[in-house]
Amino acid sequence: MPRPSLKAQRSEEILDAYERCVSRYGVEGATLEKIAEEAQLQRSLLRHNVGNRDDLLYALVDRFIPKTMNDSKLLESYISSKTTPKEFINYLFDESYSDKQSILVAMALIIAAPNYPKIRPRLQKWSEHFTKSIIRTLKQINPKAKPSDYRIVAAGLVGIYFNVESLSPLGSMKTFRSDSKIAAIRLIESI
Amino acid sequence: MPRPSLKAQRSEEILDAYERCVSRYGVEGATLEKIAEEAQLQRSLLRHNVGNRDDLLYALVDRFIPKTMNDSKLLESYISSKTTPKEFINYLFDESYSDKQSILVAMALIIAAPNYPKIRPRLQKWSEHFTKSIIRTLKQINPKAKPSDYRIVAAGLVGIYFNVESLSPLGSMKTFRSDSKIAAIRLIESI
DNA sequence: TTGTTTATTGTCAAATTTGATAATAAACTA
DNA sequence: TAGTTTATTATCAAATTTGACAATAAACAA
Repeated sequence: MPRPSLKAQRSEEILDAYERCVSRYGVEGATLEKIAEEAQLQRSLLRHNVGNRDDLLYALVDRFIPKTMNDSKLLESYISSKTTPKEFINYLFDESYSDKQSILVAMALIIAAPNYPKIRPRLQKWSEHFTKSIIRTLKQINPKAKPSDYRIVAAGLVGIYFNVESLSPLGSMKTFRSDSKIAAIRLIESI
Repeated sequence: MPRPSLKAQRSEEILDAYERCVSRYGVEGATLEKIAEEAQLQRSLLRHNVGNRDDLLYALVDRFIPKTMNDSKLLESYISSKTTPKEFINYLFDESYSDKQSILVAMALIIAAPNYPKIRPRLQKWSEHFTKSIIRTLKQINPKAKPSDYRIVAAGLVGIYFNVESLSPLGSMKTFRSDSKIAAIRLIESI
């Protein structure tokens, strides 16, 4: 008998707009008014649906972490024992759903982490999870190696991938991006 | 006959405080009041010595880029043909003057670059300069390789190094850091 | 000491941002 | 239609941030 609740959809729209703002202005620069304008909603609706500033940030993290973790599961399910290092890197760098915006959001959250102690441990686990996912993928591609080899190569891959995406605001960086992918392939082949 | 000007020293103090704030709160989050408190100066003195908000940002960039470029010159002068890859990586990751804070400042500036078109091309050149410096260093260590090899390995090293430093707000990440260094060494040895 | 320049402090208004709440409109059911 | 819940709009006050400028204090030279 009540009017149907739009909280679920509205919250998604709001957090979508929030992510875009965070990727552009950082956590502290994403003001409620910018978010509201980006979402084309009244500012009051942010509070009505999600809450105040801190509530918004925690809701963003609550949604961001599982969503990006799911992306890495997609990556794992894409890889088989027949996948070549080059195919793997092409998928990770170009076709992976984890887009540039997500990496920028992650960077902004990491910079803001010391100011919001609650999200720091979650981002720690998040980065560990991502690295472990890369390790499992490497085992699929080449099952016969030492555990330390997987750890080392995964750390390198994560670094190269994150860095390339986080430099995206500077422009195309075409050759740097291409060189980074080749370096990543070379690392995998060192196993 | 005038009272001696403190503009030079005061500007340094202000920009030092500004950098600390940017590394903690990002470009948009570094308010004039936070900077003034960090510098233990009245907010009016920020304007008196440097200028308004935008003036401060451009002054920060004007100082940041040559300063970090000089750091990479120090790196190059440290390396000789007898330097091993391990020594090089240890210096870059641990003893290089380019501290964690500078990397965080760079990240914050990169995130903010699209909002301040003037600084975007400068950061582009800055990242190119850093990569080229790594390339020259690699040539010192191993002079007999193809140009593309230097480019590829340098792109990988830059990525791994930047990523490790930009994750520093999350905590120690001890094994990830150690693994990253080994991956970096492995990349160099692939030349 | 006097005059000149700068440093420092203090104040004020305007703009922005946030929190909180009221008032109205809309959707649904019994 | 009446009643109930939610969506949406509109306002208000408080806090923060910024810009601008005045007023005072300090350092130095002639």
